[in-house]
Amino acid sequence: MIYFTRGMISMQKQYWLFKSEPQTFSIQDLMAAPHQKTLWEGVRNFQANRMMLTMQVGDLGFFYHSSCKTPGIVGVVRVCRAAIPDPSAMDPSSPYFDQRSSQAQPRFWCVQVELESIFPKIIALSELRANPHLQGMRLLARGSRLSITPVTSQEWLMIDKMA
DNA sequence: GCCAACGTTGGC
DNA sequence: GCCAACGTTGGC
Repeated sequence: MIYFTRGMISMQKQYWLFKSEPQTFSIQDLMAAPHQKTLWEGVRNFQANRMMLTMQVGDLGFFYHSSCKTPGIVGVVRVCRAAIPDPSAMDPSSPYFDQRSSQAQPRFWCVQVELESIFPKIIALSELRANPHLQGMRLLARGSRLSITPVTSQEWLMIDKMA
């Protein structure tokens, strides 16, 4: 799928998966947030964090609930603001505070996302694992712990059909 | 630049 | 709560 930004540059839309522990921030919390938007703060793994730098406004992501009774995908978010320095890294009162971050030299970034949809029922991790078309999915890779992973367009369409 | 120790993630 | 897997730190 091709789309246009700023009237000039055409780019491929990218797809992502955002993990969150529902006890910390659930998709219901996002629904209740002002304008149903949130900064995706607190990602402190460099590999995962760097992915936010490559995100573009309009990119779509699955919202994944982790570390809970039934881990799985619960809905879709849309990137509505490109990466900015993660304010929580510069906030001493935040649990995500990072001593080595500064405005001049940010180490961590965050995009803003808005709620796109909540699935009528969760697509459980076990269902994803059981789907032969998703065997190569980054989320399912052995030992995968990244809180943000890329999703291919084929995987996106397949999972969207499962919803 | 290696690598052991340590901390964290996250499914089960 | 266990534990495998992985990332980060810091001594050398």
